[in-house]
Formats: sequence, structure tokens, C-alpha cells
Amino acid sequence: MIRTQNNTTEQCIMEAAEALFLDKGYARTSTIEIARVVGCNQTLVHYYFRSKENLFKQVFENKIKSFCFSLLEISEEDLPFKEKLEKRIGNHFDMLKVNSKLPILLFNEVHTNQDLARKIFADVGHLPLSIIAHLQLELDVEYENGCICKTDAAALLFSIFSLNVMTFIGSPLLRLFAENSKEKMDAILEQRRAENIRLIMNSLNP
Amino acid sequence: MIRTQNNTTEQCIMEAAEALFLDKGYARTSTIEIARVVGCNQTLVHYYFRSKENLFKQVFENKIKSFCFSLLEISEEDLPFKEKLEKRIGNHFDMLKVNSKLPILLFNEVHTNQDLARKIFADVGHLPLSIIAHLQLELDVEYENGCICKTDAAALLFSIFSLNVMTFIGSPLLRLFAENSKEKMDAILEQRRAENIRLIMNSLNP
DNA sequence: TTGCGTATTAATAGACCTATTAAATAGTAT
DNA sequence: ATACTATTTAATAGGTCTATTAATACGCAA
Repeated sequence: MIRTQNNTTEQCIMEAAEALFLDKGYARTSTIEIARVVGCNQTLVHYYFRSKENLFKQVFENKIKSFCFSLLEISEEDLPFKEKLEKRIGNHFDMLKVNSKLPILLFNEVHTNQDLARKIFADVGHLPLSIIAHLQLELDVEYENGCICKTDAAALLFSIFSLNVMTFIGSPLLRLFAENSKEKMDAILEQRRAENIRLIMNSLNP
Repeated sequence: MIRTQNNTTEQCIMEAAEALFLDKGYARTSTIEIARVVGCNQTLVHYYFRSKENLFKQVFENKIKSFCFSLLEISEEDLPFKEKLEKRIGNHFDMLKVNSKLPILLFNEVHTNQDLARKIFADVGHLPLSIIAHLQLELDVEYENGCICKTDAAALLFSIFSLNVMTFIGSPLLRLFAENSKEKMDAILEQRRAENIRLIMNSLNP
């Protein structure tokens, strides 16, 4: 058995599985291939994780949580509302940048594999409506003070989510403009980050 | 053989294939299942289309073209720039609404099945940069006239694309708010349509 | 060393999938 | 009817996949 790290076999399997699932999706990734990457027998994948589905759930459980809630987390800092929001949008973008292949994977499973999706998101639980309500309160205060226009919290969050997530789901399109240069691609992503923030902040103007 | 329409078998296969591909993705759809839906022998799928890949390409060839270029088509009407743009965003949204499952299917294939993606998009050809350049000219004129802020055409198109497409890729999220009511879901989509237009038009303000 | 639990392997059952082949049937023109 | 073509079917080769089973190697405590 050849291991890439000095990790346990179990960890190696999870790492290989994560990379392959992100690259090729759930359906196109086989336990045999995961084992091949790790350099172990395919039986071990089932020995440690019992089933492919279970492996998937264990690998992405935490990532899914942070993916779902990263936009909703309340920042601790006591900054003016608009600065806090700008930071929040940027943080969300940055989180996506280090998990750039996660959105398409998750949304594809949700759309095409309802069964798996239900099992996965059962653990994640329901949307924390209280947090959205909290943001709504903040927005209402800003509105009363004439700082922003009347704004629906859920709609605002979905707009932020759309712009940020689509940057990475649509990355093949952006790559057409990057001409295979990693530097150009990074520059384009930076532009998108700034543009997404600008678009949202602009939309709040009274 | 049971046919749902008085179409030819070939058409029935294409229709069933389209529905199944959109529902379950390429990898999870089998030619056997397509045949089962049509009510014919699985061999017929290969008789008419030679391979699953070929069937996929034939089924989606036209839809892919319109998906790629719908945002780029130049409207014939001679309206003021801003009205033309508003219409364009709305038209793009409406096109997506009647093909709501197409975006996740296509982006998933592009991300997870480079091979198929290359074959598909070879036919679609390259981005018509000339059209983007044409939009840039219009934007520059508007800017000179002080009607809008300095705006990059490609960035603007990507923002519109992001907001509109993500409405449908992210529809499972929106559904959480619709509480299984078709009417509520339609209302939410209408809100998103208006909100996407508002966001983009707002972003152009000088 | 023996014994025992853990880790690993080979072998394989049982499904399902794509694609091909050869044969049967339906349809149509002569 | 006959012959020819188009359509449809059954059978199956050949592949891959998930998961299980039984056997082997390893590590370590007694």
C-alpha cells in the first residue's frame, strides 16, 4: 500500500474520495477508483465506510454545513452595518474560493439525486430563519435611518449567494477570458469579488 | 410498443431522453430506462442514435446554443439603451424559466465530464466576442453621455447571467420559502426576476 | 511464542450498463 | 405474392460497479 501522507488509511481514503467526488461528481466516482488513488484494495473503502453513500456523507458533512451557513453567520465585530455587510460578502466569496468545486457538486446532487440529498441535508437541518429575521431587523433599522432602501433580508441573501456562487459554477466561462493563464484567472476572480460587493452595496442605495 | 404521442419512435426517444437527462443527469440516465419510458426495446435507442453520447448531443444541441447565446442576441428594437437592457435581462430570465433544469445539467457536465463537454461545445463554437465588443460600444456611449457609470461589458453580462441562472440552479433553496405551493413559488420567481433587473440597472447608476 | 484484534487482500456474487449481432416482423413497391 | 427496406426484438458479449465473504498478514499484549 502506498500512502501519499503519513496519515491513516482511513484519512487517505477520505482525502482521495473528496478530491474525486469534487472532480467527477458522485455518480462518476467509483470506490474502485478511490482505492486506486490511495493505493489500497477496494474492499478497504467499504471496510471503513460501509458504503459509497456513507463515505460521501462523512467526507462532506462539515463542508456542507459551512457552505450552507457561511453567509448567515453573524459577525462578532461591532462595525457599522454597511461595513459589516461588505465584509460578510467578501468572506463568503473567499470561503467559496477555497471550496470552488463544492457548489456544483452539491447543487447537482440536490437536483439529480433527491434521495442522497435528503439524507445529506437531514443532518444540516432547516434554514435558521431566526438569523434571517435578525438581519431583517438590522435592515429595517438602516431603512428607518434613511441609510438604505427598503430591503427584504432573504432576497438580499439570495442575491449575494447567487453572485458569489455563480462565479465558481460559471468558472469555465470566466476561463475563456483568462486564456489559460493562472494569473489572469486570479485577476478575474478578484474583479468578480469586488464587483459582487459593489453590486450588492449599490442595490441598497435609498 | 406504447407511444405517448403520435410521434415517430425516434421523436419519442428524444423526448424521453430529454426529460430523463434533465431530471437525473447524464451519468444516472441509462438507455434502458429511456427505452422503458418510451415503451420500446433498448436496442432502438442505439438503432436511431448509435450511442448514448450521440443521443445527448442531438437532444441538447439546439438548447445549448440558445442557452449560450440568449444573453448575447442583439435586440432588433430601437429603444433607449436602458430599456433595451431591461428587456434583455427579462427575456433571458424567461428563457431560463422554460428551461429551468438545463443550467445545472450543462454546468455539471462541463465540470465533471470534460470529454463530453468538449464534444458538445465544439459545435457551439467560441464566444462571439464581436457581440460583447458591440455592447461595450453602446456602454461607452452611454457613459460619455453621463447616463451610466463606466462599465465593462463582459463583467456586466456575467453579472446578469449569474443572477438569472442562479435563480434556477438555486431553486431548491427558494422552494424552502415556497412551502410546496406552486403559486408561492411562482410569486418568488417573479420577485427574483424583478430583483435581478433592479440590481443590474442600479449597478449602472453613475 | 501464542493468541487476539485490527488491517488488508483475493475472490466473487449479483446488478446493471452500453453496444452489437442476428433474427423476426411490418411496410411498401413491383 | 415477392422482394426489398425499415423497424423492432431477443440474446448476449463484455464491461463496470457495489458490496460481501472468507482467508491472510500484522501488531502487540500476555
